[in-house]
This record gives sequence, structure tokens and C-alpha cells, in this order.
Amino acid sequence: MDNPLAMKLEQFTAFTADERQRLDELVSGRRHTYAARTDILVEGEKVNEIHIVLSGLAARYKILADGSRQIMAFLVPGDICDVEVFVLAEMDHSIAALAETECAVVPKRIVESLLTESSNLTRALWWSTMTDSAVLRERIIDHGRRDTRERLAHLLYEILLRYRIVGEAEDNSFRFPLTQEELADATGMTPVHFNRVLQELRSDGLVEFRAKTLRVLDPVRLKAVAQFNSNYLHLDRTEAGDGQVAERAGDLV
Amino acid sequence: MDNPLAMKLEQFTAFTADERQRLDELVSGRRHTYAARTDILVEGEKVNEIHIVLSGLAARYKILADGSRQIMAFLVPGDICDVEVFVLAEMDHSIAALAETECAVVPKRIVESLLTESSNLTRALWWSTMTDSAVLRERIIDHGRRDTRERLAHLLYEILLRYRIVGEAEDNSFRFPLTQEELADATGMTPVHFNRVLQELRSDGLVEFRAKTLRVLDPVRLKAVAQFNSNYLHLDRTEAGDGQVAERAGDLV
DNA sequence: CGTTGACTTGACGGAAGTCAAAAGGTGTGG
DNA sequence: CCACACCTTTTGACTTCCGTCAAGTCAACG
Repeated sequence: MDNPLAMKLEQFTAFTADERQRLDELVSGRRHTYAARTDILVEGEKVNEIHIVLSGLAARYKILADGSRQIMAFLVPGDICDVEVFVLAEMDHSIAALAETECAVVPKRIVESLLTESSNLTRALWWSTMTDSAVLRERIIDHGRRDTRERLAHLLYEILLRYRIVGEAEDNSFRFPLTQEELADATGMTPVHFNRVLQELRSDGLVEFRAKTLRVLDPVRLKAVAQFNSNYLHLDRTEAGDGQVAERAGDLV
Repeated sequence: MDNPLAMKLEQFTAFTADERQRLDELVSGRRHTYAARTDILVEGEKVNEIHIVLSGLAARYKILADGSRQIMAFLVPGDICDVEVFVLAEMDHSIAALAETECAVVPKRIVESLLTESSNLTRALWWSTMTDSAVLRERIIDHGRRDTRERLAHLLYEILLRYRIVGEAEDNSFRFPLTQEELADATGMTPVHFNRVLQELRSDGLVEFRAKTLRVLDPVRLKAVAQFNSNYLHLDRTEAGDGQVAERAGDLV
């Protein structure tokens, strides 16, 4: 099986055969499959393993007092659910599997020993954490200063790139198994209004979203509508020095 | 002079005399004072030092194509502007001093060597980074699912706690030198609407904001209005085992 | 005393929320 | 294999919150 974590981290740096093997060991140990709409981690939980998404789709979320939910981030294959376990006492938010989701479950001491052995892997993990933060910041911009149409376009374009990186959207079409209500919870809209905005993007010929599959029909115009600038995803791999740009994300960056 | 970085990190763990001295060295080297409304770092810049805010107030922001600005985070004394320099090629957003702001400017190799020497300091830096992410997530919730009144209350209460941690808001009152327009850019409102929301909080006897000073008149009710739960700031210092809870933030947590 | 920048107020418009119901899909059990 | 229940998506009518535009006040400062 391919290793989405390694595929993602290769956007940052090249690995030696040994490092690559370490990354493979990381995802080839214990695994757990979470059913659709079940929690992987809940707010307040003390965690002793890290969870790496291998397939499926998960989301960080919080439920407020009035029952409303905000999804703060999506976790696609290759994403790590809980790097914070190394230093934080307990989860400050929950993570749910939106569809059936398989995770590698790695005891934190395994990761710790791996980090002391390879500074390159340590740096790759830092890179992953820093880009996760950049994605959160971009979400704040989405909510604060982009109208709902731009906001949805921006989120979908980002998701497209992230799926491309792990090789799951070769033809700009990928399995995206969630409901409009869940996307509304991520974009800060009501389901009703979300539906109207989605219909706009559809009738403009930008995207198609049917049967749990998202197809981006016109990436160039979608990117323009979103005023998307991919710099915050840090896909340029400058260290490599070979001028190679975001291999798998391709011309969309 | 006191060391706001150390004060903040002590919320996470206790330091040995040696570690404490290392932290003091960190802020006692080269310094730079930035005038109000000048950039500390700009998007696209390649950075080779880290900047630690010692006094004043700064903000992470991005300007969009239509000229609107979104402030994604405030940087108060003790906050680090750019941990990402260790792995990211260039800044994906800008940081501006909102008031006159003094920063410690530390070459990144100094920090790197410090991190290899003390795993406790490394963990403290991780804690700081992870809580920064948690703050970003909370901002997403603010924008996505809280109305403007709750959103402003939430932001102000968080800022109050963060100033208390570094010893600058003993009496729930602190210097907060920015304009309503800047706060509007942080809360995703127009200046006009921001002004009305602020007036509401004022007339409810919750806060006072005059002469660049914010005074929280009724922290208990402000916290209730914001539906504030401080868990995401991770001020509990569980490792210490002495049951000591958020010393300087005190009863507000 | 006039200029400037920040704050405030009012009137109005529009984007998004709310409420309610209908239509379309999907899975399950009889 | 159909019927039913249930969930998701869609549509319509109405409301509300917030943005927009414009003018006016106020304090600081040269």
C-alpha cells in the first residue's frame, strides 16, 4: 500500500531510503477503522498515540452551547490528527470520521524516538505542523473577509490541491464523502444557504458535486473566483534546489 | 527587565535555573523597536532570525485583492512571530506592529542549538506553537458560529487572559493600543458595525475601551457572554503535579 | 483655529439566516 | 421487489443582521 504521509512530506523534502523506510514503518503498524460519523478523538480526552489518516475523511470540530457545530479543519489521507499529544495534556477539540476512515495508530514514544534519530524527519514534521497552521489562518481569512461564494470556492480549491498531493485527484475529481450540512458547518453557513451557493458554482460550470464525488470542471476559473494563492501550502520544496515545483499538485499551484 | 517569554512558558512547565538563564539570554541579545503601524515581516520575505515580542502589540495579517485586511492573530509580549522560519522558505503572511513594539531578534541557529540542548525547552516551544494553533482554531469558531457580540466578547476575554499571563493586566485593565478599525479587521466586521457592537458591550457595563486602554469591568459576565472555555489555552500545567492552576491568569480561567 | 484622524450616528440596502414544506435518494424490511 | 421510513437536497417566503454610504462629532495637534 502507498503511504500518503510520505507522499505529503515529500512535498517538503526528499528522503533517504532509510528515512523512507521509517515513514513506512510508521503507517504499517497498528491500524484502526472508524465508521462514518463516529468520533476518533473527543474534546477532553488524554491521548497517548498519534493517529494518521490513511484513507477516508475526518474533521476537527467543536460543538457550541446552542448545539451548532463548527468544523475547523478537514483531515485527508496523510494528515496527522494529533501532533499536540507530545505536549498538551488533553484534546481541546474533537475529531470525527465523516466517512469510514482508516488511521494508523502509533504510540507516541515510537514517534519520539524517530524524531531524535533523524533531523530531516523532524523538520518534515515541523513543516507539516506549520502548514496546518497556515491552513487555519487561511480559514480565518475565508470567514472574515470573503463572501460565501468566494469562501466555498477557496475551500474546494484547497481541498483539491491537498487530494492531488496524495495522489487521489488525478483528473480533478475525487471522492469527497460528506453532506452539504457538513460542508456548511465548515464554511460557517446554514445548510440552506450553503445549498444556494453551491448551486451557483454549479450553474457557473465550476464544480459538480454528486454521489459523494467532487469534480472540479474548471480549475482555472475556480481558482480565480477564490482569489486563490497557494503560497500558504508551502509546496515549493526550495531546499531540493532542483527547481521542482509541487510535483503532484501540478499546474494548479 | 522581566522576560515575558519565560513568564508565558512557565504556564506550561517549571524551568531549572540553567534553562531559565537560557531563556533570559534569548531576549537579552539584539533588539529592534518597530514604530507603530510599520511592518515587522512582510509576506514573501525570507527570514533568518526569529522575532520575540517584548513590549507593544503586533498582528499577523493579510491584505486581499480588494484592499480589505484580515488580522488573523494578535501578538502580545512573550509571543514569537515566526517559529516557521525553521522549516518554511518564506512568510505566507505579514506581521505589523500596531503600536510601538520592541522585539528580540535572535538568529535561528542560536535557537536551534538551544533546542538540541534542552528537551524541556523544546517541549515548551512546542507547547507555545500548539496553543497558538488552538487560538487560531478558536478564531475560526468565533467567525463561523458566534454572532458579532459573542465574537468580540470572546476575543477580548482571551486577550485579557493572555495579558494576565505576562503580568500586564493585574487589575483586568491593560494598555491595548489599537484603533476600532484594527479590531474590526480582526473580528471580521466593518468599522461601523464594530463600533455599534462595542457600544453594546459598553452600555451593558462589561468593558470600557478609552485612551488605548481596555478595562474589563465585569469579567464574569463577559466570560458568560462569550461562552468562554479556557481549555484551548492549555494553562493547566498538569506535568508539574502540584495542582497549581494558571497562576497569573488566576480566577479568570 | 483649521486640519486631521478616530469615533459616532442615521438611513438604507443586501446578503445570509429562519421557518416551513416539498422533492429526491437510499436503505431496510416485509 | 415494492413500500416505507429516513435522510439529504431543494425551493419559497419572510426576517434579521450586518454592510454601505454619508454626514457629523470629537479630540489632538500644528
